[in-house]
Amino acid sequence: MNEFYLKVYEIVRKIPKGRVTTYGAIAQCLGANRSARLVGYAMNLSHQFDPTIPAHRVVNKNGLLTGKHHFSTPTQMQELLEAEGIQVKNNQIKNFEKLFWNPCE
DNA sequence: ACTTTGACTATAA
DNA sequence: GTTATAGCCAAAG
Repeated sequence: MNEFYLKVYEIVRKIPKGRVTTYGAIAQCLGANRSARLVGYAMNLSHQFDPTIPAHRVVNKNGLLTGKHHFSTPTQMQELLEAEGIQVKNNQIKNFEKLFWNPCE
């Protein structure tokens, strides 16, 4: 287990309800600005040992739910977001810039 | 050990 | 707005 993954999980768990962040923001917070893919990959690995991570609050830079196919059902991610008050349209989070949460704060 | 793939991002056309 | 390309790093085949 690398420190990188642990930090990723720690940050994701810190994401407030009703807020979202991006892979790139997390990577940048960890000092690995060019390793956004690793964040997504860490999420993919996360479910096999720590499923409690709210991965639905992590989206790509455009606010798109790129990882929805990795959930139990392709619609679960959107449903979880909507359950927290986040509006999703066409796989994209509405008002994404305002809902965005900076993990470094 | 080598190749492919991927929950990404930035840039260019 | 889209598509293409390249850079990035780690896991899986």
